[in-house]
Amino acid sequence: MSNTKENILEQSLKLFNERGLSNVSLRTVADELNISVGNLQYHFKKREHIIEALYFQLVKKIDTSIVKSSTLGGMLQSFFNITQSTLLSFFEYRFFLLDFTLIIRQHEKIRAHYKELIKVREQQFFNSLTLLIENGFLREEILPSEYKNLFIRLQILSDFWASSASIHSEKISKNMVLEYSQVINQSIFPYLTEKGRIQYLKKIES
Amino acid sequence: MSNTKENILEQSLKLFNERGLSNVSLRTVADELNISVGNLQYHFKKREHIIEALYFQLVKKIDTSIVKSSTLGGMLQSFFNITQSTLLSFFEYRFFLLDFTLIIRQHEKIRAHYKELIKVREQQFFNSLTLLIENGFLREEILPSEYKNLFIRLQILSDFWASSASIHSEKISKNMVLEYSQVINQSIFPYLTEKGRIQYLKKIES
DNA sequence: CTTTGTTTAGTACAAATGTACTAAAAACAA
DNA sequence: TTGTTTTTAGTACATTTGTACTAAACAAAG
Repeated sequence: MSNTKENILEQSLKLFNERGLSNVSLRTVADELNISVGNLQYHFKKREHIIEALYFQLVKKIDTSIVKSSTLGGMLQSFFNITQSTLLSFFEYRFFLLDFTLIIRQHEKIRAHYKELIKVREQQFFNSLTLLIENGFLREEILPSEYKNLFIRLQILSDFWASSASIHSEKISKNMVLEYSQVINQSIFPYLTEKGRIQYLKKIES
Repeated sequence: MSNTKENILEQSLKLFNERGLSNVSLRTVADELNISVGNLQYHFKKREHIIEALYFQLVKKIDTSIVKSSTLGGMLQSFFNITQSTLLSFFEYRFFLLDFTLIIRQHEKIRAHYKELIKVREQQFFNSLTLLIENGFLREEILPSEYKNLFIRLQILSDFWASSASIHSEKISKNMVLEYSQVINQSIFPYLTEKGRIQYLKKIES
């Protein structure tokens, strides 16, 4: 990949994060890089292409960070690690979160990919859950669809915590990411067995 | 309020909900109503004013519906009624939910009002919670900030369930609103005592 | 050196949008 | 009726934005 192309992506990401997607035009990016719009357009014929390229960067990043964090610590720990590292990745590309619905609406490619992604995540989630139940960390379902609903909630929380945070404060700091992953992860706590709770208190809340 | 003014608000709401805020210009609204843009501008000098007017309609609607639904049924029931009726009100003004962050970012007035609103809600939430605990429906906190975090999650879920839903399916139906209020309300379930659970199973999940 | 392909700058254009402004029409009051 | 205010239509404008197009500069290969 040429240097200019990399620079464009890097600068776009920075500006998108800082000012929001709709406040950054191609001219803004070009100006900031001291290159012409024509040049920028040579590398990305359409504005969409920049956004899509960034999306797939993000996906890649999340994938590798999940693999890493799921091997560290115990069964319960790795479950929480995944949430946290996902949130951290999203944080680096936070403009996606802040204009999530807009992007999904306008970018066919991203929408299609994201839908598939959720399916995979759901599968992974239920695999982990089954494992946790089998090992006595998590209680069985009491209500029908109880864990399915939990997954839906976790999904919403992962996708929109940043939007919510941005309402309360102008900028999102890295520290807030950690706070929110705590908040989200705590969704699991009341479903834990005694054994699970002990584990939780020992490792997570510290 | 003049008839034209009402019509503008009504038609704007309809179009915003159907096509999304950014796909509806003043001309769109005027055309659809068979009036001139000049006329529309006589009633609303700025585009913002339409959106703000709709926002305060919504707030009013939520307020009255909360009062109504909180008197029906028992203590636990009324708690869930509030969630459901809030979601239903939001559903009628769903364009807000779909472009929530954008609107909050751009509309100083709305942002300020919304921040205050959240504070009031939090107060109400904790009042209800205390009541539920005192009456033995809800267990005490085990973790520090456990219920504060629960509130944060509920807040995010209420504000962004529609955004999430819109990713999965093009249109949001009224039936989906009821499904999602179920999903959201179920957040409370694992915190209930035995007494609370019995009550929950008797009345809510049916 | 010449040729060929890549990269860059510059210009121009079409479309959309919010909004300001003017004047006509309608409604209303005296 | 006459005068005044409210309501409506029409036009025009400034701005922004994505993008198409052309040609120059540059790099690399033969």
